[in-house]
Amino acid sequence: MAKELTSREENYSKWYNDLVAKADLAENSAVRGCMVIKPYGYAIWEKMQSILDKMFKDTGHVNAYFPLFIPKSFFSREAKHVEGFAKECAVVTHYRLKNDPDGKGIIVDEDAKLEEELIVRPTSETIIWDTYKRWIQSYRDLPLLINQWANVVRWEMRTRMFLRTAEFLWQEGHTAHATREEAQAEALQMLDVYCDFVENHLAIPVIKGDKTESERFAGAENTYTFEALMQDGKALQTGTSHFLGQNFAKAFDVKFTSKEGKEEYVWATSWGVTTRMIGALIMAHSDDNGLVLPPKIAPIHVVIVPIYKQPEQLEQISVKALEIKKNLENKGLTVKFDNRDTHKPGWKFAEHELKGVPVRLAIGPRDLENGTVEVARRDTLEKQVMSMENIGDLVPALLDEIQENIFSKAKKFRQEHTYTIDSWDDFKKIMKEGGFVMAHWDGTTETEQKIKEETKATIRCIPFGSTKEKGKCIYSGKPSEQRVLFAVAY
RNA sequence: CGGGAUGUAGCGCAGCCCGGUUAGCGCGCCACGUUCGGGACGUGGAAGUCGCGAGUUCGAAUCUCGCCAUCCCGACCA
Repeated sequence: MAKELTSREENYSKWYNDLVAKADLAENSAVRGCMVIKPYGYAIWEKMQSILDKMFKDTGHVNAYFPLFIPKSFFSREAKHVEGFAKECAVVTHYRLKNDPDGKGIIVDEDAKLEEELIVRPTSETIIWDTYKRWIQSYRDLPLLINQWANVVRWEMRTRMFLRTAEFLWQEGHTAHATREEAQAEALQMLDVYCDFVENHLAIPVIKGDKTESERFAGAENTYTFEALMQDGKALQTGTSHFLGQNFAKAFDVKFTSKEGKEEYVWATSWGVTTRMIGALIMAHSDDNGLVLPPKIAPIHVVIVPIYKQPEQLEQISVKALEIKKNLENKGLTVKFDNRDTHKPGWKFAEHELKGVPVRLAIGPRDLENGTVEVARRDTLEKQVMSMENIGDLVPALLDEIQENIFSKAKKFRQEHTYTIDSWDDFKKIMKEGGFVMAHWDGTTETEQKIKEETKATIRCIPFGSTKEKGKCIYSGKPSEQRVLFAVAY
């Protein structure tokens, strides 16, 4: 059957690709490395956007929009920033096409060369800080708390749907503050906002921490990250928040006059999450039957499938189904009554399972007689017959339970695949199998690099709040103050 | 960007090595009928610039060269 998925065990990577295609989330486009996000996939992104957007606004941020194009000269202002992004920038050099005089087709008009080439934004720090320079003069203009929802382009060599594409959608927050402490607090606050969202809505447990120097954002003084473990044992960096210090303020000469009348550079943060979270969502929860979506992010909470032979039966069932639909909708749920007569019930069951709809209600003639509904939950695939009477209360409670169950399942998986390791042989062995490893590290980039070369594992983060514990570096044997989180990452 | 593989109907593939009539198969699609509580069945039908461009040849899906795309493995990354 065309709709069947490759199993995770057989080929995890193929399972992922199949799932993205068959759950109708996205497909490859005519442009290398760029994907078409299909309506169902985009609906998930819209859910993410609306929840996060509210969280941003609740913490005092406002939305704005900055240009897609960045003058090339802006880019070189912050040395580390250019260095980090230069290798993956798309560049606009001309602004006009013309008919090819030698024949058919169209060519770039060489007369229409841009005086200054434009970079398609890989991130917006430079154009934003060039703008902030004009917006900020006094401590009264601070803090400046702005977010933008946008697309960015990073010319990646190898791409994978949602996880790494040449163009992706994201939000990027860019804030300016009067003091180091305030900017630090902002970066940490937004990290917490993200983790709240990812754990409580996406039901993915994460580990928060600092990035090591080599994994730090280009131009940041410190990068905070949160890392999730996927079902194949690989880590996925789900989002980052950066304390930028005064690097961009200095590069773009953004100063303010303090209360004391002193001129000072502004302190900055930036933070972002991307459509990659959809990839995380897929790989954290889904199974060999398809997508498993936590109710809080599912575009459709409940699907009602009628089971009937004659059109008259459908009519009778529809009355009940629409009643239930309205009832549940009044409780804030999104309900789809799948009354298409072009597909059989079994087909619909499989289809909605593939798409991860958390709860399915089936209503047939038998149910009409008994006043019941068959309720099936996507996370466990369990079915039970419930009374039609209190379905309006049972379904919301069931959705809560599903949300809870998906999270605890992911948490249990992570627990079972997190290891505290002290021997290099064990370390290598675990890295082949996959999982999180807590191990000692001597704190040097050289060791980090060597470990990566030998095992492909990287330091995902230096976890917050982990107890200081003296030990010996897993690789070099040199003294270490605390354990850090290692994993092979996406 | 390096190494490997693949590209034939919407999808999955056979045919290619050894060139030769109307290029097949499964699924899907359309019509009609029987079905409908876990991806139905029958009958009939539509659908292909054989990835693109050159070349060799009387003749190219098949041979040669170039390009493009996708997948897997490496280096890079949200």
